Amino acid sequence: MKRQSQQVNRLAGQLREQSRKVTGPRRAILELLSQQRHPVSIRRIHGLMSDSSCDLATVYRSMKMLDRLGMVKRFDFGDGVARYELNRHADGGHHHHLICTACAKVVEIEECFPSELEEKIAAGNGFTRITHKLEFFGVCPKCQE
Amino acid sequence: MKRQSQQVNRLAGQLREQSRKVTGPRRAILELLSQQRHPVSIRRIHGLMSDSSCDLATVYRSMKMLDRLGMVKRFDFGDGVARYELNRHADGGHHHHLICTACAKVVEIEECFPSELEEKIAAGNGFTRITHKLEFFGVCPKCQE
DNA sequence: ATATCTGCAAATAATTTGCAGAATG
DNA sequence: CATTCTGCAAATTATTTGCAGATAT
Repeated sequence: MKRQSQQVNRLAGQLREQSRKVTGPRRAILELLSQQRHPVSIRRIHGLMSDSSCDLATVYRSMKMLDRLGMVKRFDFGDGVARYELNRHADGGHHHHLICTACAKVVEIEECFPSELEEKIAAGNGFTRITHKLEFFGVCPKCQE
Repeated sequence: MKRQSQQVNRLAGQLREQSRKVTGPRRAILELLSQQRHPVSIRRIHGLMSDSSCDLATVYRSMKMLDRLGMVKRFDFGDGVARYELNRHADGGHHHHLICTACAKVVEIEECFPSELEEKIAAGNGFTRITHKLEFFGVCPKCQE
């Protein structure tokens, strides 16, 4: 009855490779993240964790660790609450979101900031290892009446 | 000796028009913001305020109010601290930042997300009143040794 | 006058941390 | 068995709020 997704096992392997232990709480968090379609807040992750939920501090520690290892990506939707999403593709899976300012609905956006322009910005200012954070905000169809 | 910039007086006028009162703390905050070149955190605003500094809560309240009135713009640099900047041009003055992940140096960026692409995203998802938040991160020249 | 502020202190909320005992590799 | 977790409780940090007195218009 504990059919864990293949993805979670792969992620667990990644943890071991980094000499991190695969514990109950971490398995649960990864399992849960793999079922989410959009970034989730830590409070929500903790709330969604089944009965045997772990301590909130453990979730905070786990997410920070997963972020350091590049296994999750952190997003800021501008409301002072960090949200995380599994980093599906090892490489990037880089994408952005469109958030409804009325109902907080989230839509994943594939369009991205033009890389040539980004490179131009980096070069123009002598910066290296440049990345960006980009989120869109607007009013969704349902909230437009 | 209290040569207040013309800009502050203009802003004060905007406040009165909105039936907001022009008080000492608010004057000081506006004066201070008009001298900043980059977004400043509330703690910093409070710290920079001269001797007769006001209560931290007052700064929080003022910034929230100024934001609602569109007189300042709020930025999130991803570290859980809100930063504000005077909205110079009534219309937009819309711009972004490039932040050094090592020393936190900030550079103002004029390049922006292509509006045609943004419109396409809005239309494609049925969203209206679309805007975006975009910040760049990288390593500045000095931190590259 | 009167509506709008401000200081102060206490309340929330998000996130972090120390520590001793528990679980993993 | 050694290292890496976890729970728990307490500490931090950011931000908000109630209230009574102060101030701008």
